Amino acid sequence: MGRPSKKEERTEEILNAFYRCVARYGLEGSTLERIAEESGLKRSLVRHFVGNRDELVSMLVDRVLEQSNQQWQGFLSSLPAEQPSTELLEGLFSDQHSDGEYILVIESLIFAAGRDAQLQQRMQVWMQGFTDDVEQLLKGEFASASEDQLSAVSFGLISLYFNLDSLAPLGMNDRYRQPARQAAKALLNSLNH
Amino acid sequence: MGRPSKKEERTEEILNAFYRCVARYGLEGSTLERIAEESGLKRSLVRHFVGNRDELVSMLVDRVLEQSNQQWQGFLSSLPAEQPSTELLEGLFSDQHSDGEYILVIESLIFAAGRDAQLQQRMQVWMQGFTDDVEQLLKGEFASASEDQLSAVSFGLISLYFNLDSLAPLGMNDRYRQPARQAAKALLNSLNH
DNA sequence: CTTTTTATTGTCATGTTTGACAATTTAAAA
DNA sequence: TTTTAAATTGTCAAACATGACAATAAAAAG
Repeated sequence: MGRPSKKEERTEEILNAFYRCVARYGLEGSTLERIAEESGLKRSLVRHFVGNRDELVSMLVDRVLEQSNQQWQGFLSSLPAEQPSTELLEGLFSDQHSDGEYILVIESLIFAAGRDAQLQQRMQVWMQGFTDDVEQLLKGEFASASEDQLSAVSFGLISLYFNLDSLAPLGMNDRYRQPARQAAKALLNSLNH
Repeated sequence: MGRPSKKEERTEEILNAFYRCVARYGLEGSTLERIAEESGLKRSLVRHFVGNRDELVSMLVDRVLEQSNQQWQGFLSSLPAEQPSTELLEGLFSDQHSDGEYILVIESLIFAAGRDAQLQQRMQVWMQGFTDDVEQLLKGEFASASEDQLSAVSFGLISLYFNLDSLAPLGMNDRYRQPARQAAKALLNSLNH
């Protein structure tokens, strides 16, 4: 009975549009008008399906963190037991599998965390989990390395990954991808000494 | 004759307030109202002294890039001829001399560069100059290193520096500063092999 | 004290963003 | 065809952001 609901697909479209807007305009710059235009819907429909701005932001954060964890865990479990670091580099620094908007969105959330204690808490957990996972991964492959070395290299890899994508708006990724990858290799190599 | 002009000092105060706002709210989030409040002036005064929003943004960009170049050149020329990289690390990763807002502002400008071709051009030049300088510095100290190694390590150092400050809103800088520094050392050390 | 120059305050019009809700249309079931 | 539930469109008011300008107050010089 009644007209079939499009709530799920519409919500999906809207959140995807929001995601793209955040990558381009940041969280503050992503007005409901822009999100509506980006999704090809009227603003009233955005409100109808996902509620007001606060709820929309909340849904985006949930979604980004959830998808992030899901893909990251999937990626982790796809890594070989022997020398997973080689594949890790491939995953982090190949422009094939990389979603250029992903880190821009994450960085926007981290930036916004400076004004939102609850978001800060969540992003802390997210970041800590990320670095811990990398550290654990490296620990298995480089058993002789110290804890300090492992955290240093983990943070280094993550910094290279984050920074490369953060600089994307400059349009010089072609120039920086190779240095980033090579620096990452050098860091990994330092664990053998 | 006539009342003495406060244009210079007021402009200074306003631009400093704008700077702080951008570090906290980003470029889009820095409304004239907020800047006025942050500087302790009325919005009409902001307009009186620095003009409309576009001019204000333009002045901020000029100022940030100019100050950046000035301080960076000053820092560079303060480095010793022998093993300058040691002091370079100290400058990049000690929380003493570091202005925590600086990289947040720079990153905000880089982000905004994605929607402004002219700004993109300027930030490209700025970034290129920065990496070139680091590369030149390392080239002098590690004469045997290849060009590829030098760009990789330069980009690595810069990534660690940028990322550490970008994560500041998470409030975990105490945790990440040491790993960042140590990763930087490992990168430098890789130039000896 | 008057003039001159500028700071300072206040206000008004315009456009944008958001929240809320009424009115209409559409698609499916009975 | 009627009923029903939901999509879709449209509109209104409140809040906020911006630009422009008038009116007033303050500080220095003559």
